[in-house]
Formats: sequence, C-alpha cells, structure tokens
Amino acid sequence: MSIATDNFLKALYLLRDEQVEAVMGTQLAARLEISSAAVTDMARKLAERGLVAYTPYREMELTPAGEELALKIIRRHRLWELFLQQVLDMDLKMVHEEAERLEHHASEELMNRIDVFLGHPDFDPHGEPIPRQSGSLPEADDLLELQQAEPGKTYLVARIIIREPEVFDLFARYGIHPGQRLQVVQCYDFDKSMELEVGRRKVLLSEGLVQKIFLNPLN
Amino acid sequence: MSIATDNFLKALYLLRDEQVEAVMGTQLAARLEISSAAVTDMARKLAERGLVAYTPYREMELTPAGEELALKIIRRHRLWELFLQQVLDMDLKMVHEEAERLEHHASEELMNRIDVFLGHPDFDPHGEPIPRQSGSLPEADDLLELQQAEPGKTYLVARIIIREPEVFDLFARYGIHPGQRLQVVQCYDFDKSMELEVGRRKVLLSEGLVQKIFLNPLN
DNA sequence: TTTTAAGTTTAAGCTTGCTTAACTTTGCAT
DNA sequence: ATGCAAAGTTAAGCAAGCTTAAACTTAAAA
Ligand SMILES: [Mn+2]
Ligand SMILES: [Mn+2]
Ligand SMILES: [Mn+2]
Ligand SMILES: [Mn+2]
Repeated sequence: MSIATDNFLKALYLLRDEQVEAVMGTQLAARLEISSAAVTDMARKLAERGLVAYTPYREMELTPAGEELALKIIRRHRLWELFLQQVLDMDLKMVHEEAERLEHHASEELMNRIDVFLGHPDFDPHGEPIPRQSGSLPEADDLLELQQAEPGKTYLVARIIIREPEVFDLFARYGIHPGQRLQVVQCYDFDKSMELEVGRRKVLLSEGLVQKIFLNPLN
Repeated sequence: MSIATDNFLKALYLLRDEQVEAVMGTQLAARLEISSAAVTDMARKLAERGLVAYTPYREMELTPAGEELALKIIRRHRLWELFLQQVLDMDLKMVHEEAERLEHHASEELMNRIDVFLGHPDFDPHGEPIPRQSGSLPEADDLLELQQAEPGKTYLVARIIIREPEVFDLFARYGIHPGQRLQVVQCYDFDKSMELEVGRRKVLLSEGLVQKIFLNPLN
C-alpha cells in the first residue's frame, strides 16, 4: 500500500459515509485534489487488486477488502490525532494535518503502542469514532444535532465535523470543541442561524456552521 | 526536500563523520541500498541545488547549505528516537527503524513540541548528540573507548554505535545500553576480545562488538 | 428524438527515483 | 610506463502518480 492508495481508499470510505448517494469520481477528485483522470486510473488499479468495485462510467464502491483497509487507515489517522492532542497539546487543525501524513508512516507496532498508551480510546478529538483493531466501530451515543437543541437547556459538544481548515480556527477562537458545554440562546428560523452561549461568551452561528455541531444532553 | 534527498544528505553527513577518508560513491550506495548509478544521479541533482560539492569521478562533500539540512534531518531522527523510547518505551532497534521513516513526515512545529516535551535533550537513546535548532551540536564528554577501560573499575555505558540490526538484539539480550553500568573482567590481548560484567552477568565480546561501546568513568 | 452539459475515459507526456548493462576514468601494481 | 581492477558514469528503461487535452458516455432537457 502506498500513500496514494491509502488516501484513495480512505476518501472513498469517508465520502460514502457522509452522504446518501453513491460516490462519483468528481467528488473523489475534489477531495483528493487530483484530476479525474487520475481517479479513473487509480480506480482501475484498485479494482484489479480487488479493493474497489468499479465499472467504467458507473459510480464506484469499496469491496469488503477495501473497506477493511480503509478502516485501518482511519484508525491510524484518529489514533495519531488523539495522541498528538493528548500528549503534545496540539490544536484540532494541526492535529489533523499532521495525522494526514503520519497515518502512512508508523508501523503496526507503533500504532498499537499508541493505542495502549491512550487506553484503547473510542473517539478522536473531533468526536469521531476510532475503528478498533478488529475493524469494528465503537457505537456513538445517539447524538443530537445542534438544530434540534432547545433554548435554555445546557448541552455538551460531542462531535464536530469540519472539512474546511478556516473553520477549525473559527471554532477554536470561539472555544467550540468536543467536551465544551453550551446553551442555545435563540434560533433565527428565517435563515436557520443560531445564537449560542459558549462558556461566558455569546456566539452567532450561520446554518452551515450549526450543521457541523452535534451534542449530548447534559444530564 | 524529498525522502530520497533527506536520506542522501544524512548518509553523506554520517559517513563523513564516521571515518577519516573522503566519502566514496560506493559507500553511499551501500548505505542507502541503491545502485551507484542512482548515487551519481542524485549527486548531480543535489550539486545543482548547491547542497553537495561534486566533480565527476571525484569524492563528494556536503556544502555548508547541505550540511545544515543534513543536521536538521539528524535532529528529527534523534528526537523521534528519544521520544518513542521515553514515551512509548520502544526498544533501540524499533526506535531507529521507526525514526528512519518519521523523520521525513513531521512538521517543524511537531518536532519543536517533541523537543520541548523532552526538555531540549542533548542525546538520543544511543548516546548520539541531537543537533540543536540552531544547528550546533551538544559537546559530548570525552568518552572512553571500551578497549581503554581498566579491569576492576566500574564504568557507565555512554554511547553505542550500531549499524547492524542483529547487533541491537544482541546488546539488548545482554542488557548493554546507554546508562548501564559495567566492569571489565579481563582483556584477551591475542584477539582483542573482552570479558565484561554487566549487571550480575558475565559477557564475552569480540573486538568488533567492543569497538561499538563508549564509556564514562563512574565518578 | 435530438441536443446538450456533466461526468468519465483515453492518450500522450512529465517527474522522481530507481534499475541494469555497457562504458570510461582513475590510480595502483607490476 | 603499462595494464588492470575498482570506482564511477552514461544510456536506456521502468513504475508510480500525476498532468492536460481530446474523445467519449450518460442522462436529462428541449
Ligand atoms: Mn482528521
Ligand atoms: Mn493521508
Ligand atoms: Mn538511529
Ligand atoms: Mn529516513
């Protein structure tokens, strides 16, 4: 497995996971920042190796073998993220960028030691589940979308799903991260933006930002 | 900088450091496990970039710019080694192999955090000096070669220089590692092998093994 | 049913880092 | 001084992972 195939399998898994529809080559190309010609190329190669189910001009899917590999890479990524955050106190954005590279270069043995060091953790610093060595995924509690939250009640940020690097900074600046407690001050139904109280501070979030946040009720 | 150039510059620096004579292409080829044609190729490319002083059919040398880069990579390597040993309790052999890859893939920022976490350490787990961010090298105490050690006196292992993977295991099995105290039991002048007491155990070392060990007198 | 736009594939080509095989140069031993 | 072995270089070629441009397929609109 090379870096390029690691990243391809991972992107295919994550895209599939994020949406209802089948994954199209253009999406993969956009996510991986390569041309769609390169995507076709890689798809053919991985199909030959039995990792991707692929028919020309049709959407593509991971085979069970491909999914198994994808989960291994995601496990590495998320273990690195948590390790770097816990041990070296790196912020969410750095941690992701660093893990994007380190995921390809640590031995199995090293990853297992990191796993043990962290006490076989279930979630990474974004609140995303860390696949286990067996390939199974820890069950997340049923999380509440921030949209569904009731004004006045207090919640705990459980998970933040961000793709855009700028947004990491934004949330960091406003203190929004997994584990943080917050309250809804008001919902603006006309454009679905919300006003929150995070710590002592009031924050206004657009719909796009609101959709990135998932909560657990605080007992 | 790519992995191949990183490794080339590092190997050139270390070979130069290990021996009196100038570095020959064959040595570099052997160390990097590539053909000498590939060495010539890389030498030309790095000469163009001002990192290596190179004239065809003559030995090659790092330029000051090349040396600066080499030291940066060595710094990364040794910081990773110490980090993996201290934090994840990996053994000397694993630590080296892991560092051989990780040295190319961590950001400056991550390396600095590791440096701070370790308290700006001066030596790696082999006893080799860790180049500072400035590029300077911590001065090692004047170490004693094991050959020069006097029977009866007690010493501290300060530094172990190993290239051969099997030897890591051998030394590990006999408990020989930096920080370990030992005594010379007897020197066999006829073939320069030595008998040591390491911990409670007696060990016989051939000349080749003896030459890998450097000591500090114990007060 | 034809047209069109979006998406995909093919073809040709580039770069890096390597290979082997044939050669040239160097310097040492005779 | 000559000849030879060791070291180094050149040439041709390969694989991976990309690129752009042109050709093609699909599905949906007109
Ligand atoms: Mn991530
Ligand atoms: Mn990656
Ligand atoms: Mn090392
Ligand atoms: Mn390396």
